Amino acid sequence: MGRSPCCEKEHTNKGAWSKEEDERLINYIKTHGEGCWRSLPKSAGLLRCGKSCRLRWINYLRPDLKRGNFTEEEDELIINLHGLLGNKWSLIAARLPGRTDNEIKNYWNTHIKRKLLSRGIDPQTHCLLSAASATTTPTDNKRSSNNSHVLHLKTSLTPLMIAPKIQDTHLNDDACNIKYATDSAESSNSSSGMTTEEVCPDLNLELSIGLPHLNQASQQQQQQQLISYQLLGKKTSHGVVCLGCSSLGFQNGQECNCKSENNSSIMGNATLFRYCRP
DNA sequence: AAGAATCTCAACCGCACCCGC
DNA sequence: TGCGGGTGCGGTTGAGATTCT
Repeated sequence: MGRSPCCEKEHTNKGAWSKEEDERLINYIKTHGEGCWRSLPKSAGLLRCGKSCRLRWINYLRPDLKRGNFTEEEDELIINLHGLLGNKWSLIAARLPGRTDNEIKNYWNTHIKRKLLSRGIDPQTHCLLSAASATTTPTDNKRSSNNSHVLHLKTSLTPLMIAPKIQDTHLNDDACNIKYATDSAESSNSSSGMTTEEVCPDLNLELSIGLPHLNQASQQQQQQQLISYQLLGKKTSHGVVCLGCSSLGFQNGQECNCKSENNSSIMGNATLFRYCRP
């Protein structure tokens, strides 16, 4: 038994939205606000699925959308954030005011992938293509119930290679500074003899994401997003600290028993960090 | 000028998560 | 605790636009 469909397929329009439909949707949301998408089409007199209305509003009709070409700064920010977050388009979009996840996803697939390839960088692993292609398989970005909150920092590098690690995360009122660093001590253990820098040379991944100039409400929203998805996990000389419960000293392959989803863990030599969703 | 090939991006689909009951 | 409804996310599709031959 499958779940019931989100709407009656027979009596809903599909495909491109007409001007009249757009106006109806805009007027309705202006009057009643966002929310309750399932009942919205009926209330607004639209022969559309609620999901379709939501998508149309979020991706196209919202008044705060920037639209237009991406700037070079936005390009670089997307690349850096993708290196940290993987295909988490909504998280990336949250750090680019006026841009939608769909827009960024499309832009990534049509422009940035090519841009990185032309630089000789694998768009999935953010490593040099020569090194990555010799040792990696395509990263599986399909969502799974087991690791849906795991950052795809794990890359597909063999266990002998060291993936970039977030050694420290720091958030304050002004900025979200995420430092990327490599662990040269561990990489020296690699029997391949390759240093981290050889596998993943300086990709300029040190990231400083400043909050853009926003009105107070937007700033507050942005700040909440940053806090909601604060990256956790801290490596010390004693191992990895679980930032869910502050337990210390985890070894390879171990996970904290607190099951708080706030812990970090190690897989192979790549550290996986989990989101904190307070 | 016209047909083919390629690109772009709005929209759809299915799945997973969250939350109330 | 399990179930089901509502919502959000990420992958994919396909129509229209653009470029190439």
